[in-house]
Amino acid sequence: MPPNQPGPPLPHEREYARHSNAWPFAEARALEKRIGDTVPGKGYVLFETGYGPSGLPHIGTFGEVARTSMVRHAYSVLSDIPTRLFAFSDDMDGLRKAPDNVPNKEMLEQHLGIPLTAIPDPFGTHESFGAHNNARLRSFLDSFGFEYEFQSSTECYKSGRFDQALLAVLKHYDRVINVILPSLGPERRATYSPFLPVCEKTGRVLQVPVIERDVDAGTIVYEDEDGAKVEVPVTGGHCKLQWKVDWAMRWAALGVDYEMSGKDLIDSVKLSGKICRVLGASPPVGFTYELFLDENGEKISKSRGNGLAVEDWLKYAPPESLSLFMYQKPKAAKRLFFDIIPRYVDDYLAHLERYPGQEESKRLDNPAWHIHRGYPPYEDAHLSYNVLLNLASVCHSEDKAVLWHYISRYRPDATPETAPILDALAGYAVNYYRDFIKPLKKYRKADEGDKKALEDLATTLEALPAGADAATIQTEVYEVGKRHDYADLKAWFRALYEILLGQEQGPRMGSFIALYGMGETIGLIRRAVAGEDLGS
RNA sequence: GGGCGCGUAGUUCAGUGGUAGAACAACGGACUUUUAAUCCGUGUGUCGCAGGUUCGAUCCCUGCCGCGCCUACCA
Repeated sequence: MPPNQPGPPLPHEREYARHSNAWPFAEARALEKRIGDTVPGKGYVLFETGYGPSGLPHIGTFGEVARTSMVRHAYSVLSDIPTRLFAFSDDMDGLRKAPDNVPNKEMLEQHLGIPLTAIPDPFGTHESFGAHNNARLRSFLDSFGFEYEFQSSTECYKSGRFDQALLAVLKHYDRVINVILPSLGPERRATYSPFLPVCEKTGRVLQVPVIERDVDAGTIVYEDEDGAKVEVPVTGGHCKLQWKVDWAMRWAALGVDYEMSGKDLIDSVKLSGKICRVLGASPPVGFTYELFLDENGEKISKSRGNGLAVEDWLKYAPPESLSLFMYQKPKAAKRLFFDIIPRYVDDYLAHLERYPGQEESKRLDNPAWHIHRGYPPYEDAHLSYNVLLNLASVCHSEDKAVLWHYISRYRPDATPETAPILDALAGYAVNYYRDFIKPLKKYRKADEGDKKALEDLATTLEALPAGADAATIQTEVYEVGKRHDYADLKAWFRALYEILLGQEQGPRMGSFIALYGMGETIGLIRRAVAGEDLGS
């Protein structure tokens, strides 16, 4: 989240942080135990998040960075040792299959197996496909104001930054593969190599057997796809490492101290941890978060498209509400679908509202503290999001200003200037109305009886003095209804809602007309009388 | 086979080692010459089951039952 205006300082933060039950503090304390009191040799404590750039950033990417940032901030309360966060992109991975949601799929399919950073950008805007997706990742993360440092796998390999660790893998080759082999089936076991040479002829990342290795020279000999024996250095980007070894080597080379990952990677974390130790380093403190489920409790899969996109959430709710979702119970498999959004918005508002009145020790357990990096804004939201959603659907308007007329009735003390959060929520509510309520509206055509009554209503309204109040209008609407042929007044009002607003229920007509505008209402009525389709 | 999570009010879910909470739904009432909204009020829930630790467990530990997910080829 973007930085807020600082609230009052919390003088005893560190003391309370030692005892807070909030999970980011529990994590930070585990990390503190690993680090101790002395600054690590590299000069900082390193957090890492991973990103596979064959796809675009998604809600899980957001979750991992948001949660890691929360732990990082919690740690910074406990310790004065500087921290850094690497957003690491596995952009040297060979392309496994062309994604469906990108152009030039045919072109991509000709580059299967080639590192993402060596494939032309199908969008034509960057120097490679990997670079394009890396840029998308960065602008995605930047849009939330995350503090991080981008790191490219390709760069690390090619620049020699990984060389020492790569040579260590070569040196401990047997011990490394002995960690991996027991986890493999017999067929794969026969051909497995932690080194995946990048073929000089085809550019592809090869999965081929390694025949010889020369620790002193730092090279391996492999059998190429055409049967030729080729010797290459393991350093300098000539070889990439197979996934689990890659992760371990990276931990060792960069000195990663903390990295979280999804439940699906539990076994990988274990194996990579062992390999990391073989390489002489200790694996980072880890945290396993649960995967998200869809509305029906089924797993979210990109191919089925049953997930919820970040953009969908942000269209209807502030980013802080999504942060709250990520904060709450990271170890529980939560259902992630559209209907939960309003509740998270209102929960977020409740936490925000509760914050200023809380004792300092309790404030560190308040999600708002973690979402806002220790400085939640002091602001009264005045109204819940659910009330605003109701208001938006009832007042029949895509105009935030009209919504504000209604809001002023409830909270005369609030204006868009003094209540920016409320103002933003009104905007989200309007989006919600436009996308979910409005399409469901079904306008009934006025029949002859309706038309007579409606025309009567229009003339009656015209006769009213300018600035007539809601009660006066309400009385007139009521009187018009009595003059016409409706079973009861309930039927008259329902007719108004169905014909004018496209819904079975609606606001009190007097208030509605006063706020919607006398002229506008008369116009609306005349259009209905003329038989126009108000739904268009 | 290995691993993880969940099981709290009709529903969706919070929650904490010390009388159990919210939202929605439901019900009752107020107000409004309609409805909705709004306002007030209403919950005796075996906190999955059984043990254990504790002065005290919904919360910690163990076992069990139910549901679900991940993983075993690739990253």
